[in-house]
Amino acid sequence: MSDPTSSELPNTAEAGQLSYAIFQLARAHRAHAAAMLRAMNLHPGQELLLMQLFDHDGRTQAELLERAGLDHSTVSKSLRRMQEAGLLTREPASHDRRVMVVHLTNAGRALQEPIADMWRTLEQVSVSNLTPDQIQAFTTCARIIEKSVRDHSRQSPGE
Amino acid sequence: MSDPTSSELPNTAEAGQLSYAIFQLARAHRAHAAAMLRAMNLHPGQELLLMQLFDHDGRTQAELLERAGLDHSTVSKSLRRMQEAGLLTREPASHDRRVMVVHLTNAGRALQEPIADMWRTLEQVSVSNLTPDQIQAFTTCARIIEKSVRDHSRQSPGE
DNA sequence: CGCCATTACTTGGCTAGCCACACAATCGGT
DNA sequence: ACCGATTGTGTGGCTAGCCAAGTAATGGCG
Repeated sequence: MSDPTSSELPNTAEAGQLSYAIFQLARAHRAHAAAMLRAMNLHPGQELLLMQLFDHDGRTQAELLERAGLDHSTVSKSLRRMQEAGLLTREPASHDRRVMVVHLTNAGRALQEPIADMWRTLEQVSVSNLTPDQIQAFTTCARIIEKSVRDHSRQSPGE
Repeated sequence: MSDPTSSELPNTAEAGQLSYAIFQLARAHRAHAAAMLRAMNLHPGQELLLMQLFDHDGRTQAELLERAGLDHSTVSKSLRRMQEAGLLTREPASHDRRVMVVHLTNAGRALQEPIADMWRTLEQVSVSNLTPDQIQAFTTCARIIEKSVRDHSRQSPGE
């Protein structure tokens, strides 16, 4: 059966051991999260917006997209679908009618615990074969790498 | 300007520090890769299939999708677009006419070095603020986590 | 006061990626 | 030799996500 989708490093990525590992890890991680989200009738990415609303209900669309780090159009469409699914409501703000204020419905709020459970499960599975020291070191490094990449992206976005 | 899309951990992900860090890191990482791929007229994901062909030209579609870890439909459509872009050719195998054998064109082969450069750049940026020990430890942990997640996904796909 | 730049959001168009279904070729058992 | 199961691929339909262009409301400047 030759275990499926195991990470065999292509020669072309020989010089990108760490980067390729991130790539493969993210794939597996996201697939696992997607499976759990499906069980609660959510699509990957929607949980990020909901989590921002759990933290502070009644945010504007602009606040949501900045905090989630997504494009306006992505957020606009995603919110519309979640509204149609009955998870939230969108209303123009009274003081500025361009702004759309987003509120959770009861159905939306009901997903807070399931989503928190998903993260707990994901975390538990992820760290299951690591020592506490490794967990700490890995998380720290992940944030350092993220910052490095982000900073570099800002300097030379084209390449 | 309150640095954009910096990883502020939502309360709902409080119990998923490491998982959320992977999530954010993958986003930044992928965005940076996507920008570089755009510069060579590629879409994210296409480089994975091309790299498999760089390693061994003339693979079948089934080999490509297993090695890249993608759905058959994704590969089918992606290959069609790359064929239309003149990067590769697809022909039915003589011994089994279900099988599609994929070959690189000169235009496709010409992308090998640019893609290798992309990985080198990505790696260089990623590790720029890490010590060699950290790089090694991080890569090792990433693979361990990937394996843990994959193994667990196989046992309980629904949750 | 009026016009223009800015801001907030929407829409259209594209690809990635998944699932589900459909189809054709091959293989296997009887 | 035939019929069913398997395998390899294609298609349709959905959402995520991006970019680019368009619309509407606000704010600022002359």
